[in-house]
Amino acid sequence: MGVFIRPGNVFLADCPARLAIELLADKWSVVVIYGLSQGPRRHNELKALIGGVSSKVLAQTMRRLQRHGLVGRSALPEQPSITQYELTPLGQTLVEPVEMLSRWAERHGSDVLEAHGEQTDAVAVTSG
Amino acid sequence: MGVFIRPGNVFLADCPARLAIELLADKWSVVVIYGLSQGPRRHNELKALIGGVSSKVLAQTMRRLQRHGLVGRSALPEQPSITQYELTPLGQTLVEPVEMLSRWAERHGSDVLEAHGEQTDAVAVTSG
DNA sequence: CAGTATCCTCCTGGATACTG
DNA sequence: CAGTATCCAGGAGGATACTG
Repeated sequence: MGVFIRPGNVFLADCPARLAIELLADKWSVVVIYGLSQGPRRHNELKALIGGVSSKVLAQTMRRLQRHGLVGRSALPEQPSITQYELTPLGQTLVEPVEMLSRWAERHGSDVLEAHGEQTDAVAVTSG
Repeated sequence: MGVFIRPGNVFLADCPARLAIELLADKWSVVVIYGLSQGPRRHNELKALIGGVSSKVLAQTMRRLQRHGLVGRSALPEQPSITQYELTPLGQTLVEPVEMLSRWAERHGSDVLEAHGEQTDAVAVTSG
């Protein structure tokens, strides 16, 4: 039996679906979720895995994802401290879409780069 | 036979795959591509379809996607003018990932909203 | 190790008005 | 119809230094 509940769609402003898309529309969220798809990771593991991200921005990103229920965070009150991030069940539902996106990027990234600046309009000429 | 060419991966800074992800990391790109997945659309058709987008920002988004080879643009020199946008073959390769993301958002968007602000760390207590 | 604090810059994106 | 011009605010995100 298929589920046909549609709590809005991405074309409607301010509906949950649209807000969910906007949650992922930043530089790091997709990559972070992809990085967590294999299992829990610590802060510095993620930082080492994800090239170019700073400690500050990574922590920011993690907190946003945590606030929206995609990522869980557990901290051991050790010294030095140990933190673990992992996908929540809700976050797990994103693994498949995010993996598809990432695989697309790895296959077609170079095409996108090469296309840069080469585009021209197809101007149709009026006949007669 | 599978293709195993990997022009970088999304974890590497400044590699094409990462840049491709960043190309989509804005408020409108995913929704626009989803909106074009059924076929060509005119400027005002897209504007009507996509709630909340302004003419300016839509045009901006279309130009960026065009520059990177995901969207083609054809203009008839009519008065009033007629413009058509459609996915390029490269853009078509994004339809499946983008549809997955959108369907995820429509299914789980409300969960993401409800989760907002309810998150707490799972603080493990040291035993002994 | 896992962050914060601070500062700063760029860019996205919204509002409004105008054009061929 | 399909934009552009202009102005503007906010926030993402980078650099650096510091902390428990």
